[in-house]
Amino acid sequence: MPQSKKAKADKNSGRRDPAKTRDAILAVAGKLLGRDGPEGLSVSQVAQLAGVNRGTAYHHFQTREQLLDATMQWVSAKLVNEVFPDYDPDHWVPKNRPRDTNDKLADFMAANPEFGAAWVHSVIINGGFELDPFWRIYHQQHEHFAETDRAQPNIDAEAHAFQTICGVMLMPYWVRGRGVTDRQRKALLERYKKESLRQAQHGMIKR
Amino acid sequence: MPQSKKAKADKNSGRRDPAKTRDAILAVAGKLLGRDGPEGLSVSQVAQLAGVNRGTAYHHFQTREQLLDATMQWVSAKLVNEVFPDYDPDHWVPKNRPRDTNDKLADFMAANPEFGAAWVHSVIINGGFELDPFWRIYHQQHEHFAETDRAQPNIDAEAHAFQTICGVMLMPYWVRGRGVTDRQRKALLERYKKESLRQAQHGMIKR
DNA sequence: AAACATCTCAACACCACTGTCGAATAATTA
DNA sequence: TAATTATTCGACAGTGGTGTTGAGATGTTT
Repeated sequence: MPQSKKAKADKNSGRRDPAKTRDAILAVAGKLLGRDGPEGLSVSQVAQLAGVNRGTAYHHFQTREQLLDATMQWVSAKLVNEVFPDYDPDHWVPKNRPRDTNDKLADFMAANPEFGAAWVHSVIINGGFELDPFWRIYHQQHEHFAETDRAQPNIDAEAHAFQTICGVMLMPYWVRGRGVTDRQRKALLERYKKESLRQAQHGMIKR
Repeated sequence: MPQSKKAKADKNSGRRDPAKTRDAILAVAGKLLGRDGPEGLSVSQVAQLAGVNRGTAYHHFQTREQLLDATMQWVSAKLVNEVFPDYDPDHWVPKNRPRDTNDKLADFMAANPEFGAAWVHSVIINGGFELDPFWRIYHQQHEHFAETDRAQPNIDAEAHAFQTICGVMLMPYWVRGRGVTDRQRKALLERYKKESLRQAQHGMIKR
């Protein structure tokens, strides 16, 4: 029976699962934001691709600008959940090393290429990235590692974290441009991860 | 007298220096492309900011789409001219090491932040970056270095070049977000270059 | 069944941009 | 001076997005 829809709406306020609708809208908006850039995001198109009435979209987000803001936050939050699932703002010490984080991040980005572009555009280019939650955690983790005795001396963790994150976020486009089959793409992803590791271990220049 | 306008129009076809007009339009288009993304580029806005009539813009580029294409090519060509001024497609062997190139590129990007974003969006995200002239040269140079005896063994030059280029292209936004005065920004730029070098020399992990 | 919230749909005025046109203007070369 | 060409200007119809409104449909909770 179609009524058996998991009594999940404990305090989910709404009746028809508005949170899910909102999420569907934001997911599409994230993709489009990555593909077309911020000025290319239209409420109409988002609603259409999300399989939702335009009115519904305006029901959840008063204006295009608000949808844009919400989308940026959503993307960042999504990244945090995926890559740092155990993050707690109060007392958190990174368990993993940066390279494990980067592997995790790389896998996620490979599966959701547009999110990387969306993040780059909204967070980095649009400005205010130093306030972005995901960046803060990512940066913090690198800073933490740099103080470890496993780390080389004199690392500029912030500059390095920035360089790394840019590469990982855009890596799927390198993969996409170089490989056509799934097999090839998977291999390229592995190449990228491997080279990141090699680079961390040995650098580029022979000594 | 205002007539003394350098008889530069040798075979410059036009009368009022159309090439200059075209260039002015493309320069503005490049900035806007970086700021707003490809879908946000409007002929009207470009013409307005370029101090040129909209009709003139349509005189040089038949359609918005063509302006977009031309802008991408223009940005890439500009990068080649700035960073590899001595490049010759037929017989070219990179004189400088990648790190010198990166310093040069970093300086240029710091002076023209939007071009980096424009390049990322048009070349990387929009696709077909493996055909882009600037990327080809940049990649080639890294590949060449990797075969040198100064280089570490087992370098994946392509993956590494991609990671590096992404970082440099977006670096100005890190600088902008972290420093307000010119002095601070200059310092941040130097930090970035320095960390890139340190990383190339020693990697991240102590051995 | 009734109350309620979510979502749908159609219509509206408004605006910005797109392409296109023809005629006018200004600069430059021959 | 005359021919040539880049540039300007105003007008046009067309398109597609915005934000708003109101009425109605749909589903869930009590």
